Amino acid sequence: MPDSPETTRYEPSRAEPEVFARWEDAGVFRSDPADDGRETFSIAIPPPNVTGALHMGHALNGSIQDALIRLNRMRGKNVRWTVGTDHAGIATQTKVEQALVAEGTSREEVGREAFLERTQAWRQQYGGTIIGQFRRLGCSADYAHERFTMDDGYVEAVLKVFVALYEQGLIYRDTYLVNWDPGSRSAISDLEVEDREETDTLVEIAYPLKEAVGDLTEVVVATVRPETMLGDVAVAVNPQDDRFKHLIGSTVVLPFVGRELPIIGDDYVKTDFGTGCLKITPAHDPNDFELGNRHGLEPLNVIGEDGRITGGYAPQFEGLTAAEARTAIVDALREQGAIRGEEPYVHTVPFSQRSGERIEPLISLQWFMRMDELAKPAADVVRDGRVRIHPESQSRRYLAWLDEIRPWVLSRQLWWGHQIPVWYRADEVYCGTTAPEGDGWERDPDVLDTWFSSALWPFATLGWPEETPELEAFYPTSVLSTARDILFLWVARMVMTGLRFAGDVPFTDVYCHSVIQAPDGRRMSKSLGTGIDPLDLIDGGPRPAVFAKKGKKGKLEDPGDFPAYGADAVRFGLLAMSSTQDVRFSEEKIAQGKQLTTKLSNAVRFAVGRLEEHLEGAAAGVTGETLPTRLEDRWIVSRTERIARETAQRIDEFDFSKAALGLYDFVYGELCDWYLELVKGRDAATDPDLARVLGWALRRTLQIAHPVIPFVTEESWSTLPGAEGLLAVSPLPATDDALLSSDAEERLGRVIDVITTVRSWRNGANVPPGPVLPVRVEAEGYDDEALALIARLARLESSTDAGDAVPVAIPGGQLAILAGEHVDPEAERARVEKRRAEVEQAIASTEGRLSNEKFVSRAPAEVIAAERAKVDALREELRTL
RNA sequence: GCGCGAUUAGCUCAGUUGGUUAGAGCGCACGCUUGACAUGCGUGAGGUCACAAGUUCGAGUCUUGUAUCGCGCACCA
Repeated sequence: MPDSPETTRYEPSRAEPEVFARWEDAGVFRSDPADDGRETFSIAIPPPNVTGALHMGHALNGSIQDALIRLNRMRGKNVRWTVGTDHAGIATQTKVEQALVAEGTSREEVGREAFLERTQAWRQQYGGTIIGQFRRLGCSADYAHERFTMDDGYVEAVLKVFVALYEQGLIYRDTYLVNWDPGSRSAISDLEVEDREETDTLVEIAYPLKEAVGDLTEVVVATVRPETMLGDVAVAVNPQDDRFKHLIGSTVVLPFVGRELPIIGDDYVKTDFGTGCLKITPAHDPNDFELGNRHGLEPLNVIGEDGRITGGYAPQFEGLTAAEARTAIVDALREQGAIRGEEPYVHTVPFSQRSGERIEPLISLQWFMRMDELAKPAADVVRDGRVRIHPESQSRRYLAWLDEIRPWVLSRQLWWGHQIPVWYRADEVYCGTTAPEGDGWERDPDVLDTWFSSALWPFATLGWPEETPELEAFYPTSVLSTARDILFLWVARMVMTGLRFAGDVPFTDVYCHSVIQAPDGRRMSKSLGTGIDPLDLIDGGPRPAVFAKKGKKGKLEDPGDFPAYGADAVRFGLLAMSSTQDVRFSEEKIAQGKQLTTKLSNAVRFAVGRLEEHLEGAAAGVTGETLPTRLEDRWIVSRTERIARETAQRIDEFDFSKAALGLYDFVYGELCDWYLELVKGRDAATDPDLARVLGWALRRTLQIAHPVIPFVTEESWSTLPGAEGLLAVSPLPATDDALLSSDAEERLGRVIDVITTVRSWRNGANVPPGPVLPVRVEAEGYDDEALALIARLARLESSTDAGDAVPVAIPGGQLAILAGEHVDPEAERARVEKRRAEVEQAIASTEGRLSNEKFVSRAPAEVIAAERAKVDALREELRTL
């Protein structure tokens, strides 16, 4: 809706892009590594997936980091916020492959080189989306230094680290059982596997003994994966198991294949599970692999990289997928009469987070990284506090993971990524940052796990391995803010590489933010229909059904669209939602943010109206030496100073919810509801303190609110007399205890109490809020100044009239209000009765406590005194009723 | 299975080292065309603080147990 003379409301959709342009034109986001003695504050953004679009987690994390960055920029620190994107090997490759398939071709057909060119082009076209979205959110990052995990300098860093770790013996090539993802046709790391519960069938299969042992002609094994039996190399029993231990050393014959399998003894076999006899398939089961190694058994591959039966041991099953083979094998066994039992069995099964397909453990030749040597220093820096993890509970998870660290499978059978810098020629192996001299060398076709390059992010983005001024100035970074789920995948590995290659921890504080769930408690996800695009909140957009507002009487409302809340509101809402644990998305919090922005801009408009003819006064400000004298002025100065300190401290402590909600409470509950109302009776022309204090209080409020709601504060700042330059770079004044006044806070607190009491009385006694009523003040502790404030906002006027009055209890006495014909006797009597019952009950409970001998003898004196004071006050009030 | 965390108003959440009559926002009810704001203002109703036992003069807060939910980690075919 366009502005019109009637609607001067603040419109985020109009103001926010303008304000952002103002910041960029002024270059306030740009970092400068100049060593000018200033303290530095730096953050490296967790690089989002280059294929991705902004989701709620990015928006929350962007809001968090920007709040930290803006606060510290206004403190005068030399600030650097590095942004960029991650090449996201599998995700990106998949997208481009899909496009090729849609065109009727494939990556194999176009070849590696063309495929990579195609992928680069794709990234150029779509890779910028998410960074643009961060800008829309108001993130004040140093966009001029945007990085990508495959840009030239970054590649150099990755190669250098790989070669160094190879030379140090930490990176090696080995044949090992890995998590094979048939979907992406690549090995993946343990951390990319997720377990899901599946109902399979536990099948009991008879393997005939080659020679009967006594009466026994067969052993029965139990398995959920009969299709792997073609690769069986042994049957194991527990050597303590009296049923079977005498079979150790005997031989069984594998159905279909005819292979002779030894019966071996191993403690690993549970006697109370299944049949007590375990078939051993080292090539396709992690436990069997280890057991096979212990017994010197040779693994036999029967499932290939395509997830199909291979090996040629049983031609009738060759080429079937694992799932098909399972059915076929069980059917064939059933025909042979070899099935001894079948029962449903619920267990957890590994799936690829990448492709969603079931993991096939396969033996293959891969590059690995030994982690034990790197883990210890990474654990030490957390134990000794050089890296602090917030909330603290997460550091226990971090340490527990490092304690049980396993080698990391580095190689991925992909094309998009950092190709492994190793070349082979016959038996020769060469590892180096450039190709070896001579003919006949062939480079390893695999690429590195994307997280290998991500692990270098905090220093590679600052120019490492060059010794750049940026690296000197901004490393170690200050804070890393991220979701918990990549604490291991990423954070721990950054600590390891940072310590080893950049000579220091990569950051001093790690903040693990909440995961925002859908309102029904499920995870936010596009496929579930529980995700929302933050841009749809900012600029308006479709509201998915689970986000529908609850109608009256539980009726489902048409979800409709989100209104355009604006970036400030979304930032506020996300910060207000966040917590030390996961939270549900709450549109109300976003709406609260919208209200705050509207309220604040209205408050500024009010102030501008009062100040525009008193510019000099408005600009003068308030210091400890130039304190105002009036009660409400001293109060707002003290309250503003306090909230400014609290808010900054809460942001520093990563308590974003309290920071945001505290600002809301202050702006609504103190600045607007009280201060602005209290000063409305004053005239700036004759009252120089008014312009001075009003201008100061609003400027300070805009400053301290700016890290949370940067747009509306900047826009308002530009209209406010006495505010110079851009708010984003306006220096925060040092804290000054002289601005605080507990006395003014207490005295004005009483004024507020009395006004509220009178309003409440009016409402309960059916006295209209409008008319100004005469009152006899029969109470101690109120000076003329306080009484004048009370009179105006409670709509009372002092009187000496001795007529009939309604007594209203206030601290220190009562107000005798001459309500005349306004009072509704019935309502008044009901009010008094109700209140009398409450007060009597409170007196009874308090006196009960005070007459308890043990309470009086054991409770601290101040608690007893408070109870006595309470009972006195209640008795006083009862007297007026 | 082991570990961590949660359970407070209809909804989403605060609640400091145990100490008044447990708070906020939204929603709800009533009132208000008060000069920044009706996307506003004022007032109010609404809670056995999951359950049970214990410690204490006193427990939403501390201890133990139970239930429900969530999240990690480990998993036996």
